[in-house]
Amino acid sequence: MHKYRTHTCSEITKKNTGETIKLSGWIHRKRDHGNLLFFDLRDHFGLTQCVIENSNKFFKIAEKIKPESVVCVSGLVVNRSKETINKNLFTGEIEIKVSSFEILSESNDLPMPVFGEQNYPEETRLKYRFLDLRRKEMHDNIILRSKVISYVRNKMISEGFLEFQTPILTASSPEGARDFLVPSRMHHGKFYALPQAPQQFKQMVMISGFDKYFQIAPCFRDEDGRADRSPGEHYQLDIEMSFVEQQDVFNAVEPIFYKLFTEFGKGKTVSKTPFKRIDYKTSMLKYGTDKPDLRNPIEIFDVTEVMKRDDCKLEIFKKVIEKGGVVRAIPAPNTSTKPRSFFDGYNNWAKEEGAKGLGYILFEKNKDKLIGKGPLGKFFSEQAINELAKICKIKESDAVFFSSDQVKEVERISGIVREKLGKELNLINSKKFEFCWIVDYPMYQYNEKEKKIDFSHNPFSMPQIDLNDFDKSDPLSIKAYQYDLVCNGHEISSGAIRNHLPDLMYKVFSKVGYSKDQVNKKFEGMIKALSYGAPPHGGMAPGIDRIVMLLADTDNIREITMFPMNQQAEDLLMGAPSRPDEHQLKELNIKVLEKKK
RNA sequence: GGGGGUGUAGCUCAGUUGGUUAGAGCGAUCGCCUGUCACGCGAUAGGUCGCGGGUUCGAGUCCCGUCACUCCCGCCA
Repeated sequence: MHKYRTHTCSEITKKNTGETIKLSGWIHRKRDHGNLLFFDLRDHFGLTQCVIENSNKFFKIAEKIKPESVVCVSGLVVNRSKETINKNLFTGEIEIKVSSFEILSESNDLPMPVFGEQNYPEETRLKYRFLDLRRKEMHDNIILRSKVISYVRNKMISEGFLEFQTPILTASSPEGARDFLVPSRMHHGKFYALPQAPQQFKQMVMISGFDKYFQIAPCFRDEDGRADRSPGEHYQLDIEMSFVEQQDVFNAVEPIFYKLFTEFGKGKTVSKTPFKRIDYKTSMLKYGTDKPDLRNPIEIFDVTEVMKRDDCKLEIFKKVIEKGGVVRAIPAPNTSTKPRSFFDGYNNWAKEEGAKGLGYILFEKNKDKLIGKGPLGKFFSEQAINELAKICKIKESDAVFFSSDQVKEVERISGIVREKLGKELNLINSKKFEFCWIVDYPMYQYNEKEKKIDFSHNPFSMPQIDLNDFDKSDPLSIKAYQYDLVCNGHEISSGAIRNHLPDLMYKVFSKVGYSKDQVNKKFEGMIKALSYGAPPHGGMAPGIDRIVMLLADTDNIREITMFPMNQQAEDLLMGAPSRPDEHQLKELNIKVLEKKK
């Protein structure tokens, strides 16, 4: 007989009745009747109930042993009597009559129980992650993560993609997030950087002639954590393809996502392919964000023209429009009978969010006539009200909120109002995965703070413009072959067709203030690589963690990460980051300055 | 770097307008219990009320500071 087990804790059923078997696992739960003791033995696979009587020489030991100790038991498989069958357990029709009981590893008193579904403090969970991971929900999440990764890997390989590793110790690159630096021992004063993404490497792979590449790639960025963003590191399904246009990338990726979410989405419906494509500008107008939750049926409408009309007497809005602002309407379906406090609540909330305020009109039908009520209703003529209703596809019993300010601010506010309305009015169908592509991102954006033009996304993206027309164009009007994949309001991936033309690259960078020499210096390898025959190429990099979060239906990334750091980017289990020894520092020629108070 | 929330027994939480000895459930320990599966019953132990200062006759409760965790803003090409 095997030293530890003949079976796992989730495979013995009636068909094994009468066999003598051996199991190893953790003591999950004990039910001590004094002269008769039940305990559930747990391993990765499941639970099996074991029973031991006081006549047994191991009874006293079994009675004493603490939960989560690891034991090896052997015994006879016996059928349970009809009344004592546990239908919730796969092994619930049988139990093991213990004949031998060996302690393999004893547990101390637990800082947090494994059994039960109570919530525990984050700090304790992280400090005792190995206990937390034994709990069913966490265990299942991590298994899901593993399955998602291997599913994706198999799909990619079967689609002809090759998996390559790229360096972890690499060079710091300008633009982007803060880098993690690693001091070089051999080169005094020099540092490696951990890759924020294998961006340049994956392009090199294409230039090296490999055609289709993917990698489950660790990415390191020194940013602060959020509920859906681990501080420090995350994983991307990094993809790159040669001789492709945007549509080819979509065609390659869509079926994989459709199948992945159908397979692991717990029965939720998934958008049929091809996924909806929304250009950036439209998305900002209709949804107030570039990651719209399309489960939310509310759409935002521009009503600036209506507000300009002479039969609309709202002077506040007119003034904003004169200063170059806009007015957008956010319909709130079936709310016209809500109490005034509902609308005032939104107004106050919007002010807390930094808005100047939210006006609103309630619509009502009075003898076939649509009339506008609420504080702003009286400022509109009948015609103006009807025009509003037409633009916003309003029906009686609806209301609309108005946001008025400069475009960017209006987009932001209307976007969060739309989101809040969707949630609070229960308009969001949680049984769906709604995918869409956001396309045609602007290449540049204006940085108000530094009063200069910046890249809005990836500087290596291909602009949607000819080299010869570049200088004639307003940079802020130039779009890029740059796209995001969005699901249920989460940005799951961004990607782009890359700029493989050095001359165009110099132009692109010149607009944000890089000279040709600077580009040559900062991107030496890249420019060199593009100068010896580079295939047109593009790809994307879906975030593995966010995908698993969506599939596991959790709203915190730590729930699907095996060993996450806390918000202060500390690993409480391993004690990272830690102070190096003096001799380590000396070897690296590094001196730590004490923090000034 | 900034803003919000939380911090009372190992864990989850209660604790009134400031008022005597800070409670409950789970867990732990001990005892009883042969059919439980969140087993049951009884008892016991367990507290710097995050920490420091202040107001007050009196502070878990009010004020100031500080620390930890968390959520958000900044940051995330």
